[in-house]
Amino acid sequence: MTSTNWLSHDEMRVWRAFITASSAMGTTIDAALRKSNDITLDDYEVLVHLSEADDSRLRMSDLSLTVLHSRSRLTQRIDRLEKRGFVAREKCDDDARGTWAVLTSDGQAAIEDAAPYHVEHVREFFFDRIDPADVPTLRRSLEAVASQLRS
Amino acid sequence: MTSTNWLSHDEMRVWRAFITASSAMGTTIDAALRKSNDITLDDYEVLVHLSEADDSRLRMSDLSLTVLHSRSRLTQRIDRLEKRGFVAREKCDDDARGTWAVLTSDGQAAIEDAAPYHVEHVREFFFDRIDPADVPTLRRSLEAVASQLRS
DNA sequence: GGGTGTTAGTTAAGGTTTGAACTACTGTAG
DNA sequence: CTACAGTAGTTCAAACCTTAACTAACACCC
Repeated sequence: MTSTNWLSHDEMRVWRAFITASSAMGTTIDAALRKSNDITLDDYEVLVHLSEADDSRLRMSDLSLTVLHSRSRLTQRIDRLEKRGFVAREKCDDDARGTWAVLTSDGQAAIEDAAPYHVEHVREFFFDRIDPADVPTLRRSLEAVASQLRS
Repeated sequence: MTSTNWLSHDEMRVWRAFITASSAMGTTIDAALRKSNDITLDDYEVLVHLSEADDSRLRMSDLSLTVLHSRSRLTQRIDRLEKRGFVAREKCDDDARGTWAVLTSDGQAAIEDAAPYHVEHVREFFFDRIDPADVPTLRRSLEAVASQLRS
């Protein structure tokens, strides 16, 4: 490494705010969702992606990519969701290694119950705090950053 | 709850990008820092805040607020950093309940080693992906969101 | 001085995540 | 058809986080 291109004062503030906002928003929204619907934010994300998929099902590995969970983390999350009856596992016909994670009707109900509360929380803690005029810029930046995912 | 004020398409995209960016950025920067300097991003944050404090020391409870760790989480993190010799604990003179977390010279060295690499990572994965013209807007939004912390 | 409520920090138990190792299957090349 | 590298998913141990309970000290009021 040659000489470092240090962050400017403004960049530093942005970066720190991003770190803080990520952490605070995660815990705040998660706590609110637990309280209102006894569900984790991670659980909610999994259920949402399943509900939006064709036939309410996704392969474990595809799901792990979309929710950014490691394979083993997803295995264990689905274990818990299966135990609660929100998701079921089914073997793949065309690939004997594969497993479908399938949303059950209870899971569908859980997510429909949770959605209005979750949206309330997201408004309260996120959108109500920012200028609507900034939303397009925010979208552009965040999507650019989000588009590089982990391995 | 009455009728729900659902998110617009654009709001939905922002929110999802925020969730994804938070998670991806955290794991990416953390992995890079582990690899280059064998230190966690959380460790780094702790060391930075200590290094910027008067006399390189902070009370446990103040530190727990600034890094957004629960009290017990911080206790355990400081345990690990103490074991590695980066931080030392000292009793408070004026409040017998209190403990200072003090940055050691090894800790100072660790953070000085890590800083250039960390800045590189932050540039590579964050600032290089966004338009510099968007930085002020981003700062405003993120700071507004970050300013509401958890209990 | 003696209660009473609060704050600082740790401990212990249980739950979650990580990372490596493992089983089983697929697909391709010879 | 067989070998072999790669993929899908799970399992296990270690690391980490959360929650509640706990000790000790402060602070205030009487």
